[in-house]
Amino acid sequence: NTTHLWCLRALKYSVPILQRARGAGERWEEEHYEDGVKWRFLEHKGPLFAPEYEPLTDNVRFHYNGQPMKLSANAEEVATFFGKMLDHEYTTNAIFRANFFTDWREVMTSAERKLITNLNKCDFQEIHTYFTEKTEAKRVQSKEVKQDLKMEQEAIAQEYGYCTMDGHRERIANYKIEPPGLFRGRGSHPKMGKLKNRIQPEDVIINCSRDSKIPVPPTGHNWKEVRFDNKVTWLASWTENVQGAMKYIMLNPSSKLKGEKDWQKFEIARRLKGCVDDIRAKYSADLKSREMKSRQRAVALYFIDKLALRAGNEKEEGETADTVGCCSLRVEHIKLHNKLNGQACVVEFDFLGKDSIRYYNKVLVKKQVFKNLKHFMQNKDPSDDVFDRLNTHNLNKHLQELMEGLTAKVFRTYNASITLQHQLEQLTDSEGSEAEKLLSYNRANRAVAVLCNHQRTAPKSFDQSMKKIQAKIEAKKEQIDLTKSELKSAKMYHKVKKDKKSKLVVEKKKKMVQKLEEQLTKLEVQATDREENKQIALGTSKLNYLDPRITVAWSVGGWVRSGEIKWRVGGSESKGMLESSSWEASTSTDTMGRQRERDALSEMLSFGWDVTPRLCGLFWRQFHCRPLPTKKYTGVDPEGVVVGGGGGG
DNA sequence: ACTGAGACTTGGAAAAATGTTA
DNA sequence: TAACATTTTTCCAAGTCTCAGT
Repeated sequence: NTTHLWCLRALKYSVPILQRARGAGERWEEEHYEDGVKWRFLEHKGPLFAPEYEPLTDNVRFHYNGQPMKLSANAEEVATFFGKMLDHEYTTNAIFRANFFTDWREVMTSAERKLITNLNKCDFQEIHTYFTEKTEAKRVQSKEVKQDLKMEQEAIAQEYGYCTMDGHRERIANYKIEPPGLFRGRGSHPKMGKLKNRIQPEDVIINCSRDSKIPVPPTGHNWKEVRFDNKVTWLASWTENVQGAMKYIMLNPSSKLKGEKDWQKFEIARRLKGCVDDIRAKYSADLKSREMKSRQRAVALYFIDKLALRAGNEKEEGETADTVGCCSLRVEHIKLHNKLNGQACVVEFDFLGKDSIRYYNKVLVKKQVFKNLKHFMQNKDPSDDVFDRLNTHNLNKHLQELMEGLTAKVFRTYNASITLQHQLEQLTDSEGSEAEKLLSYNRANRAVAVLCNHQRTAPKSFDQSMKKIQAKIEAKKEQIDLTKSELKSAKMYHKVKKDKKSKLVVEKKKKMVQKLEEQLTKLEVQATDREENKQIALGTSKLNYLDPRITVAWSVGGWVRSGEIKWRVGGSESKGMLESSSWEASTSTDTMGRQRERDALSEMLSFGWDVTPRLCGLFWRQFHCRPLPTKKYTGVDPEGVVVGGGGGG
């Protein structure tokens, strides 16, 4: 495929959508609920529970101390959780093993518990092999069987995967209750390997409206509770046993509810654009405040704004992996360099952030920030908080006073989106080829991902795939050389012959060289893109931080229509195009801006961009209308919400 | 003012789907 | 068409932030 411009995926059947989007009567305005009310009517079927455990047949044996042994159903089920994971690194981790073993022994019969006292003497190999083979058998099933299975899944999704909210049929994001298994915490999580219990209907709270068809619990069971709370958005909830956290069943991003919330988020970020200069001036002044609390807050804000750090709530010690954000930074996470590589006032950060992703950065900071930090860190132990007078609560309270709706994370959203816009302006060459433009977009996206520290582990076949594309490039070069020499001899031949036929050959070869050279640049650009993206994850920023309207504005600004990616040329070929439709310039009340955005989206759709759930969300936010179904996607509901294909794990 | 439960967004890994190649 | 590569989607953990209760 050609592009992963996230909200611009190509699809062939979208013209009706365009027409509908343009049809004035197709939009509907809806009343806005007051004061925390999220809906008026909510009806659903309740969650789908995990399939019951199927005991192993006698030929699949667990061994203890070399001896085969039949386990009780409960113990066996938990053993399979571990056995399935045998080739995962988790199963070699001491904490994982210890937690697993403790919890496993708890579900054993007393006889089993008495016998099985050492995990090292447990042999799960047959269990592992059994499940590997099962997966393989599934993989090689005939097309027909696979198709049938898919249809079955689809039927279930139709029944459980949708709800009715205020007259709209909405897709549910996670209608399946999480199956039992072993908890996989990230980083060095003290609870990794613990048993995640099977959730029963008796654990589940149902939320719906009083006048709806109340979901019926599975036969022989009851719900924990049925409530009618329209101040929350969830349909069902339960408490998970490992961390004691709540889990929720909620709507898909394509829903009105989620889409509008998402839109609001970007509106708040755009409001910040309007006052960020004042806020920066304020915290810059506060760097010299007499009050310690204000000074710490100012430095923290400086980092949150400049480095897009997360707020950093306090965490319960020993319950989770040891990670920090801005407010929870400790002395050991920061090194101060009076001078580093000829630069004065450099702060070196090294800490584990969300998901235990390492944040490492050397940053040139304002003198006053540096001075303050030195002061904050004086006479403290490495494990002491840098900002001992500060927490996310009072930080956000302060921000709330500066701008309504402002919290620490808004800075991340704002800085991410404005960075995308500025990078697009800087990097895009309107004369460039389609592939080059795509590279520009990805580079702009990459700049955001770097800012937000969105990293991934390089795909395991990365080097190989890199080599492959290099080989392709070499092959293409050779082909070009060959064609060029062919062209040369064709020219010579034509010089002698001077007839029409030989001239035609020359022209043909010329064209071929040109075509090959285009292909070569495309490959080279692709290789660059891939290399630069080795350890960068673009998904999160695309999905959560980049206002889609920026991409729309950029794409409509004048790009090339060719091949499968179709960009618009013309209208405005001048460089000013981005300014006129820029993110910061347009506001929700700006009808011209709104109209332009609408046109842009229509434009996208008329070119055949794919309608993904998120794009449906965009539609809701922007136009209060729904795209029509497309053929590519299965499971289309009566309102025409596109629900997306299968997939996932 | 403080606290923790609750609700909702954000995050990378892994699985499934899809595309490409031998 | 099988095997491999890449893209898309699911999964569920881990954050942020609010709000109710004290």
